[in-house]
Amino acid sequence: MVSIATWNINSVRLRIDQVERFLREHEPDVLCLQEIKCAEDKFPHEMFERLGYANRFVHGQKGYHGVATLSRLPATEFSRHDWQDNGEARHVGVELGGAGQGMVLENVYIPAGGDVADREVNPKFGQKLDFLERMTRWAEAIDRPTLIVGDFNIAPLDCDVYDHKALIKVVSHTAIEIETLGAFRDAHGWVDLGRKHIPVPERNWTWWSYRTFWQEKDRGRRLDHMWASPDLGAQSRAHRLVEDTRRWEQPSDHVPLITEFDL
DNA sequence: ATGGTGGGTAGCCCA
Repeated sequence: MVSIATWNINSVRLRIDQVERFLREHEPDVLCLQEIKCAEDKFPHEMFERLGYANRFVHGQKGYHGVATLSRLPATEFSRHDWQDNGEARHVGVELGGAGQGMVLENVYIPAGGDVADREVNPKFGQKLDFLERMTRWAEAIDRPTLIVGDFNIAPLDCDVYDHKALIKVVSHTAIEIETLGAFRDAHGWVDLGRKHIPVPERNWTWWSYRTFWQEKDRGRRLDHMWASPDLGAQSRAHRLVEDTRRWEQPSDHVPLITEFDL
């Protein structure tokens, strides 16, 4: 059994003790973090080393964005894509189980896309769609079992948000984003593990705003995802959200997802 | 209801 977790941590240095608590309580074999918000030479390696996560792949930058994949299984770096072509650190891919064997694990932080769902008014929205389209071209060529995880910043299904009608014009749940993400899904036949294990229409939020009004009313969205190649998707045995962390002191606004595979 | 909160950073940007 192999367990893999993903978590948008919103500053790995600020919440390093929460990451340690999560690793001790859930013991995933691999953890993919997004929004580490630190340069690579500032990454807090010590805790991960101490807990046995000897293989660490950090794609970071000062201040913003950044991803890291921490593994206690053998792993080698496989790729770093810049799907916006602007130098932002939003992806790292690794091979688990030795070069040319096992699966490829892709850790991605898709851009949030700004506030206005119109690329003419808001360039960041266009960049988000362009990022997805470049990912789609990439996915068309995948020829190995692959798991892509991370903060997609899109809630694709009506039941992935607290109120579909109220959010259809809100970035993360607009028709154009959902359609563009759908093209990415179809390019490889990805299995949405969140919905394989927590079927529609069950509540499956992974993110709640820091703005307390939303939080108090449980106004969540499913922005974080774990999607597997078809064969690999058939090998998942369990999947869960760790909603507890959202109630820890000074939490990330996202919660971790964990999938266990029969491998 | 058209704000709000929370990061990193440096005189705002990003989420």
